[in-house]
Amino acid sequence: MQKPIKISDAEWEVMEAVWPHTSITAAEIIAQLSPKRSWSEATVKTMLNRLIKKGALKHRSEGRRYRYSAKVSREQAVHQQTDRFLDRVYQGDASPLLSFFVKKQKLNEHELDALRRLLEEQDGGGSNG
Amino acid sequence: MQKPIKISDAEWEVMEAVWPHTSITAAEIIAQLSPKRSWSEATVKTMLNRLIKKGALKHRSEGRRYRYSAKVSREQAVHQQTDRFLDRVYQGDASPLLSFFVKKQKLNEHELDALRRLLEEQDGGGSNG
DNA sequence: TAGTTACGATTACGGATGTAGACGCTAGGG
DNA sequence: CCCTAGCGTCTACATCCGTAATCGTAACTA
Repeated sequence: MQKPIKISDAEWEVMEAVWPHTSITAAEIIAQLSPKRSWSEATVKTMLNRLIKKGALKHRSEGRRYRYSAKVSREQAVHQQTDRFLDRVYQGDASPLLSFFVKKQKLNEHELDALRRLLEEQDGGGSNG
Repeated sequence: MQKPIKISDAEWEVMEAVWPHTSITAAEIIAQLSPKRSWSEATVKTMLNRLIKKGALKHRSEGRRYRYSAKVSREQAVHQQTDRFLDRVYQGDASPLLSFFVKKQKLNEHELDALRRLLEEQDGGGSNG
């Protein structure tokens, strides 16, 4: 796996607008973002360019405009961000984070249940370390 | 709770050197960090100043030097960072993150066990939403 | 007491980020 | 055929971030 792409906060929001679509134009992205963020069109375009440069997006010409599409999947990006976060805050050790969530009641009954199920599946499954 | 302090990656490492101590001098911090990071003394001092300015650290004069101490606890800081991260990447929903960890075998047997125990304690505990 | 040293403060500087205006071109409307 | 709306590009600019050299000064030392 090559070097992870660093997607900034604002850029991430743009990515979130792109990911649900196979491909999308700048105008559509701008429209999609406008309810949430009062960014000028230029701002969004700047971020699109930066994301292209970073390799997070690619684009294909369609007439005189572009259709943008994600080059890294949301899965991949989330993975990278999560790793980065873990290293940074938890020294790569996830368990304190989990404890934190559970203790702080960040999870409702349903989520706790899902987690228990996952843990059962893991039972005797893969080990690592 | 007031506006969360944004602690950068490098700054976080400095905080990690401070947190274990009630108070600590710049020289001691530098010494503590030197094995991990080959930062110049000036670099560390810059970050100390920035952390002061951000309100993450405070200092008290001791002769002609300072003793630094954390103004926000590690707990608080981790909490803030975690919330920020969750909002950003997981729209505030912790459960996909947990699933992610468990699925990706981010946890070793010991950690899984700790987590199971935590979940048992929570059993029938609080619900939230 | 004069030099050296240990400290904090100031200044620097390139790259990243958030935010956006201005510029140039082209396809479409009249 | 000309004007304009729409689109991508370039430029801008204040901050933040990572990294560090320098400066001024007080304290310790020979």
